[in-house]
Amino acid sequence: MSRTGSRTTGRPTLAEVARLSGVSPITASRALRGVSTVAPELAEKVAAAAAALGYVANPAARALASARSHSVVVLIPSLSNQLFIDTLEAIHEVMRPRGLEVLIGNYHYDSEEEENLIRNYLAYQPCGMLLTGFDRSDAARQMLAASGVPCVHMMELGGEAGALSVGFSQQQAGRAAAQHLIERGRRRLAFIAAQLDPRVMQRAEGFRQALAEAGLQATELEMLTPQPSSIALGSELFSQLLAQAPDVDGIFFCNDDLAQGAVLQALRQGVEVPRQVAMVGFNDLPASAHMVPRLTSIRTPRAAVGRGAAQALLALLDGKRVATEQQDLGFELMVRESS
Amino acid sequence: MSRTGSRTTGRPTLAEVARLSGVSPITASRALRGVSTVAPELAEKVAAAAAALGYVANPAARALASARSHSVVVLIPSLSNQLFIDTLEAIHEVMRPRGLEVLIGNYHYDSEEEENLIRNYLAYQPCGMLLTGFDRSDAARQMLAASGVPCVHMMELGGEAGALSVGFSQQQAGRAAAQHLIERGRRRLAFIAAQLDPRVMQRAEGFRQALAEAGLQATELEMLTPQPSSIALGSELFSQLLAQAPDVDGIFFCNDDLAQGAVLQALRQGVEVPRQVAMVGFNDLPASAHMVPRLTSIRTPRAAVGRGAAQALLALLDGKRVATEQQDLGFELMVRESS
DNA sequence: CTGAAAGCGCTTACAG
DNA sequence: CTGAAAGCGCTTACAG
Repeated sequence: MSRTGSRTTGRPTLAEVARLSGVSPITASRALRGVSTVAPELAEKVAAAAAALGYVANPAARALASARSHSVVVLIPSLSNQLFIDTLEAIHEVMRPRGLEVLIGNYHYDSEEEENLIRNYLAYQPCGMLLTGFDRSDAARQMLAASGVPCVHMMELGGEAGALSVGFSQQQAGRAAAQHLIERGRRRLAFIAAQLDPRVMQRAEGFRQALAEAGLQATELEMLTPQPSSIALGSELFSQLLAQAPDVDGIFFCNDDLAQGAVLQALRQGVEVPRQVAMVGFNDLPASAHMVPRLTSIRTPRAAVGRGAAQALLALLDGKRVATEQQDLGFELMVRESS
Repeated sequence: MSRTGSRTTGRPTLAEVARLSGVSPITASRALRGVSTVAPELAEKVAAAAAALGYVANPAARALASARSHSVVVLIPSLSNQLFIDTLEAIHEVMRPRGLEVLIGNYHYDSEEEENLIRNYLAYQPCGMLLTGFDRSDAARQMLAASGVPCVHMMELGGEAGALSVGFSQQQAGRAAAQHLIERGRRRLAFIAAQLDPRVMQRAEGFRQALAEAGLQATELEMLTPQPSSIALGSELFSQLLAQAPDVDGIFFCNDDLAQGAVLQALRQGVEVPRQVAMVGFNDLPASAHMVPRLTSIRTPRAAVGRGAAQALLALLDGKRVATEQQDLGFELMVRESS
């Protein structure tokens, strides 16, 4: 029963498939991969033999021989934000049917960890990489460039010339949130944010612009903390804000979990939402529409971003030129009861 | 710039490391892996050369030569339940520092999909597999057995003789929820469940047992649906239950998202929780402690399960005999305001 | 403790 | 459209 020391896997090999179908291994390989033109009758025989043997190609051998794996690496900053789970699922849905393996790297919003992940994953000779945003260390950037592995950036738009991105304008989204609150007649507007990753800061920028354009004090009521975003933190920050600025009448949260915590805390403290203070969240996570009151939020196209980025990468692998460098998928303000 | 057709990766190889450090490739390989006894001075030279070149071993070549990869496959039924995210994170935390890659397979609670994932992942020659529960197709079971890949089962206890598992008694947990409601003086008890995977049904069994032992009607107020669990569904099922059985005074939910939906719906309908109806959830997801009222829930050791399963697998790979076949990590009833 | 030889299971590049 | 040869970058098994 011990498998130590064995050199073979015991699994059927391409050579066996070839033997059983009466062709050479190369022809079997071509038939199985569907490349070149193999005579239809031979291709059928090979397929039948492979099926009969239960043959599944050895990815390691394949990667070694071709200097290219069938793996796609996806780098995300967090798994605890439902946002990225939805993106990941969409990526899988596109990649799996194409026989591509998805390697997930979570760098926990840590630039050094991202760099290490890139270094290690590059050794896997991935056929492509899906990255979150554009903000990474110079070393990471250089490794990626030197590797020649095709990359698509997710969530943000922009980046260096030639960089492919699928996402939406984070800044416009922050702007839209502020404009909505202003249209609702709110004047003492606060921004509550955690994590403070580059995308959060872009939203902050949009929020500030809208306030400035409306002639409002732009940064007085900002509560920014690098702590991870959570419901608990949202409750806490809301209480603090209210104690410091009892006249606040509108709040934009950089993520829905913060807004959910705040709306629940308001309920607990007897603060009427939206009468006394209106609230707008971000991402429109599943729970938000069920809060009391139901949360207004900006719905982000996270599944579409995953799908779009995966498809753009596939197009790249197929040698197609990607028409649009920056694919803007937009966002949608979901107005509900909290504003 | 075109990478098509290239056979080499352009990355430094073991041969280059060996040349630079003045030893043979085999010695370099051994030094880098830390196996056998390599003279300390040679090992140092090799390490220095590898660092200087930025050498990272080619996993494909390694897997091909040893008939064993450094990948561990984790199969989970869902990514949309925060439960499994926590487990996954804990697994990563144990495996990554050991240089093991974690391949995640989500089978969406679909037995056939799980079987396909197993078939494909076995081709990667994983050094181990982490599986969720024991319920899978005969074909899947046979493939796993034939492969000889060491497996550890997560979340449930039990399974065939010799099967390793790390989890807790789902049945006891269901029992504990019922007993708590009974102790609180509740007599018209309902069970609301979705998904209906094997673990949910084990909780149902424990719940029924406790009711029967207390001389209560055990299954009259059950609402079971195979739909995926969600907050929206919880709201809906709660409304339905209340319409059908206005005298219900206690509810156990098979997952916290259902309970969260119910508690929010109760708030909306003006149903007093727990005065009119007490509620107990399951898993103690992050939002539960912040609901209004704060939800009583059964906290499950999901991170500890991931950690324990990963460590058990590592012990197995190191050739250690795992002492306990079934590692029971227990659960904890978190009593809050809703019961 | 160290190494020369062989081989893992594929695909590339070159012929025909 | 098909194939014989070589090789990808490692590790195993066997010597010494």
